Amino acid sequence: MITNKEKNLYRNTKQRQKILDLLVNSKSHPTADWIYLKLKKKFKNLSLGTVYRNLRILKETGQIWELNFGTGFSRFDAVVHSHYHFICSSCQKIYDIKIPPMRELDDRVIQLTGFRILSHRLVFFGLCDVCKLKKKKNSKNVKNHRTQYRS
Amino acid sequence: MITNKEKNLYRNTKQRQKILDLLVNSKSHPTADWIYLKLKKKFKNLSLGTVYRNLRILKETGQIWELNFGTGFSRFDAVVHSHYHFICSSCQKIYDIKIPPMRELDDRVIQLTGFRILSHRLVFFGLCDVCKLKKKKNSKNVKNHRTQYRS
DNA sequence: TTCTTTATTAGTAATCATTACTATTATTAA
DNA sequence: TTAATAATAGTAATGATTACTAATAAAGAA
Repeated sequence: MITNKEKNLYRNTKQRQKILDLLVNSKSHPTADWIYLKLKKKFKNLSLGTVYRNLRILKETGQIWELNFGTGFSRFDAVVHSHYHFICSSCQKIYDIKIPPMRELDDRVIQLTGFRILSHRLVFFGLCDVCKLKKKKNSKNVKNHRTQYRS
Repeated sequence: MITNKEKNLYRNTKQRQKILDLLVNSKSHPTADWIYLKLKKKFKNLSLGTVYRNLRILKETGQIWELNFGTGFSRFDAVVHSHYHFICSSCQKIYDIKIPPMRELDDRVIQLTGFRILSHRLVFFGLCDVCKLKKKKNSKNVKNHRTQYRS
């Protein structure tokens, strides 16, 4: 069966364009509901389902990546070349880590297991500069809880 | 406020013991609902909420780890020393990768960013031995879909 | 431009993993 | 044995995401 992707029959909707725009011009690895809230200002009738559907299509066409760090919700990234991430355990902000992809890690596991290794995912955890300073000042620990409309 | 954990006031229920037993004697990184189904045979009135609550407690007391690979559900592991994982992209099976923790990766990111790096998570993707062979035999690609009661 | 086709949308309902709530039960220490 | 209260079973709620559907709007053809 020939898919839409293969037939290149995707249509260029204003909504899809703006969602991609937002991701290209963002470094904060937005969530679906953050994008929804942001674009709701321009598209008064925007539906959250539309955001999710377009994120899926953009992902399927290789224009964005879906990032999931086991938090219960996905983040999206228009940087689609292999790179690593850092998550601040205090403020939960996500940073791109600009060290070149380490293929030698794959090689090591290939030697060890004999499996065919295609890729790996590497995420660092710790405290970013801002939160490192806050900790020093002995500030109170603010507990995170699940909330809609995260950036 | 003094927590139960600090007061050491957890009670030793049959359910909690069995859940830990199951995890200690398993290499398949079970999900909550797999554990639930398995133990339902012994505890006819077992509740899924009980499984989740005990998994949380076992995690909080450091007896197990919660693993989340961004699949929408968690897996649990009684191996609580730092190690890496491999996920077969075809059969979704998870393997422990027995290479020693690479603290030098943390050091590299510390030098690059100045952040305080506390840990990292490294997951490899590819094809396990079984699925590698299947691919060679040009077998049909079976699409995965969300189902309850996964192992 | 107008017409036709159909991908896409908004709106809403459903799904699924997980958490919250509550009356009852069972563990633990006195 | 008893009193205190963690833990349980059962059920309802939550939150992210997906599915469904009638109406709308791209995009190519006429």
